[in-house]
Amino acid sequence: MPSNPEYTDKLRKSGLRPTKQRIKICEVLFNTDKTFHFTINDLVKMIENKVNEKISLATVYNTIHAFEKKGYLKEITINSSQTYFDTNTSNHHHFFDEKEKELIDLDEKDIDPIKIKKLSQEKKLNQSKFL
Amino acid sequence: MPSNPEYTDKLRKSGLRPTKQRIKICEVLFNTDKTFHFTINDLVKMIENKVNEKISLATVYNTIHAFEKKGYLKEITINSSQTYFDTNTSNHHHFFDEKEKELIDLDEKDIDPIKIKKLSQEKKLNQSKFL
DNA sequence: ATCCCTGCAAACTGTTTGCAAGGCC
DNA sequence: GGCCTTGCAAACAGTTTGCAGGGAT
Repeated sequence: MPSNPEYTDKLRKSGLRPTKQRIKICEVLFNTDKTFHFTINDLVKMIENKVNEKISLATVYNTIHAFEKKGYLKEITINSSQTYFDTNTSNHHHFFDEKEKELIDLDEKDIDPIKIKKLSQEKKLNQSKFL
Repeated sequence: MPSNPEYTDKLRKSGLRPTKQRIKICEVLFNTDKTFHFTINDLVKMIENKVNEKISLATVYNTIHAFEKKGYLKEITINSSQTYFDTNTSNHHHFFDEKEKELIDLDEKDIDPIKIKKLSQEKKLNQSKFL
């Protein structure tokens, strides 16, 4: 039943059954050379706009979490009532404009390393993951 | 009816009626030389522990927001399902240990300014508030 | 046939709101 | 007395969960 061989393959290879909902979500998220940020709500709207058929909210959540676990998406850590995801899974930073609720990518090379002078050794180890 | 003249005064001066709930919250938050971080939930528990009388959740929220508006508290911006507040209203940074859900203060002087090389002029203006 | 996945509705968490009763000025 | 504040319960938003039916292997 599923179409789009590219995503069918990708899904199967990571142990996820290529259902038509998952393929549809892949098409919305990955059918572009540009990466982008989205909330679950954004995604639901994008799906409704693209195809005239809606996917249950629970399934969208399930799928996004599955994709995140497989490393196809990254959750973005910001202070917001909604959770943001990023199709760019490379190591980079975000600048969150709280007034505009706008998320801006900042390339790793465009920020000098953040130097924290006083932090226990234990915390430093964890911190290295973020820098 | 209200006691504790220090807080009664402080409240009245900022245009807030010194009710016994607000004074109790002041005592829990400000009766110490140390500043600290808390969630609304933490605060409710602290109140229940200190005096054996509980304040309605709605009132706690109201009061905390009133105090924040008056500058007695600062909301802490982190990615967490709960909102954190800080009795330290001075300019400083936080390090959030997501595993331990532990918030650590970082003195302004212990972090080198974060240098962002590529950010539109417009955003830069806003950014200066945070540095 | 088996096991995974979907979709719905209900549940849940943290927070906000409407409103009547009570307290402060 | 008038206005602000409290407290309860209901509402709310985003997210998660339980479970029956449907689809993939």
